[in-house]
Amino acid sequence: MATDKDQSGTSTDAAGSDAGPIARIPLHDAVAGRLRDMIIEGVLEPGARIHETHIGAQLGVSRTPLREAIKFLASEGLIELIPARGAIVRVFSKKDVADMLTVLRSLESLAGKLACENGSDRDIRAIRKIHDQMLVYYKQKRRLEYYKLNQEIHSAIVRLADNEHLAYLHGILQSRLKRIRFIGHEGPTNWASAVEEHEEIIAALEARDTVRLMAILDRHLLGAWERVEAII
Amino acid sequence: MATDKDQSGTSTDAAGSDAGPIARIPLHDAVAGRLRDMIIEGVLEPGARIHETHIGAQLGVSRTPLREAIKFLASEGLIELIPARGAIVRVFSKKDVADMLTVLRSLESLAGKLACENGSDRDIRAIRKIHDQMLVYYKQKRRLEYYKLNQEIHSAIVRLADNEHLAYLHGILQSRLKRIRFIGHEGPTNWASAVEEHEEIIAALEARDTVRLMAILDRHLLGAWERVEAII
DNA sequence: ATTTAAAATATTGTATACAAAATACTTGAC
DNA sequence: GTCAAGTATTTTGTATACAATATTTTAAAT
Repeated sequence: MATDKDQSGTSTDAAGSDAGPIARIPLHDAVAGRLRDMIIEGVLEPGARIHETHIGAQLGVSRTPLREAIKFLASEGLIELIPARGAIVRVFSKKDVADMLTVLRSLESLAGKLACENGSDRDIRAIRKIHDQMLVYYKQKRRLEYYKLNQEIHSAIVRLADNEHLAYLHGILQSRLKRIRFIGHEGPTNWASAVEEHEEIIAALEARDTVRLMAILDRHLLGAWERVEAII
Repeated sequence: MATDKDQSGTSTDAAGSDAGPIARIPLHDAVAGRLRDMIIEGVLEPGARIHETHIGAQLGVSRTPLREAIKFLASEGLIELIPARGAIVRVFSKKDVADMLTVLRSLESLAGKLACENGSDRDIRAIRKIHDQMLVYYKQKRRLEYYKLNQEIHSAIVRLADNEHLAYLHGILQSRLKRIRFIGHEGPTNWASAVEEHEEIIAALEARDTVRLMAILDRHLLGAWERVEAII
């Protein structure tokens, strides 16, 4: 929920003639989004202190909304609050990453199961489409775009599960892992096998083969650990 | 992490001669704890607006730390933020509860598996002890105490899994469900079967029978749904 | 009586100001 | 030169003040 809205930051608010009411983003929300981006992109390194006045000046906001954003991200687990000593960007150990992926495997397996049960054919076709586009980026070796669609597919499967709480927890884990994955997205990753697994994932989903989908997702994320282990 | 510290609120800070440094609780932290309690106990009903000045006066704090606490709980999912219109206590539908329990089943199954693998004999004996005490409360029909130890056992198993991120996500779900369970802890719940299942859970854990433990935990939480479904 | 518009009120959003810590620095002694 | 104590500075913690938005009330017109 909070994790994926991302209505601030990088999104370039294409000022088209949307029907709905114009989005009114509270400052603390916008600031939270920017901080998230800064953490993921490594502008704020793990362990770095977040000076309220400094960062506040940099973003052009006062301390009040900045502090509110910090509390929000602290609850999300991206920032650590040290009483009377401010906030630091959370440091994730190797075990942390392994543990996160362990949980993620379980969560995505569940999501896969529910997606098979609840997903409409239309939604599944949409995922296939994202997958096809991802393949194009893969062949063109456009890593950043590939990386983004890769994540998008996983999120899409979770959305298909039609379980808001599952999506929320998944989002938190993804958010925490994003920094690591961002680092990895340019490394000498074993790209080919990941792509192959994705192909299998889509196929299993289309066939609504619950058991197979769960197995592949599980294996895929086990592979993610191997792909990511080296770079930590 | 944020969910279980609970260093504020009800905890009666027994001023003994502990070795460690004395706890210094920031106001926003204490306020967050109190708000959590108020939500769980129904003092703040689902859908109720949280008037900053009003609640602030009631708790004897200014709006600044109160707002920080609200942002924190919003990220936790207990409170919903409506731009320019304040915060309301989140309302959970029947589907919400069902969805949460679906995820919880998956999470606790995983926890059970990891607990079998990682838990020390000592830790398992400690859980057995909590269980025995819970049985005493059960026989005495002391529902509130029973209810608390019940939760404690589940949390303890999760802790045994030695996976901080699993524990965190589990905590969030528990936190969201607490209100529902709090309502239910005095209802005409099928108490007997829950106790029986708990006995099986402990037995499986002691035998380190991973498969059986996972199965029982899963069934136990399915039962929790049935026990809770009626009261919503 | 009902609806609409306008004014008054209350409430949230944001910034600033003050208080209490923690950190950094200076000075002095050994 | 190193360490310690005390002072100065910085930084966080909390409260208040001001601005912008939403809600309610009031009054007028139909």
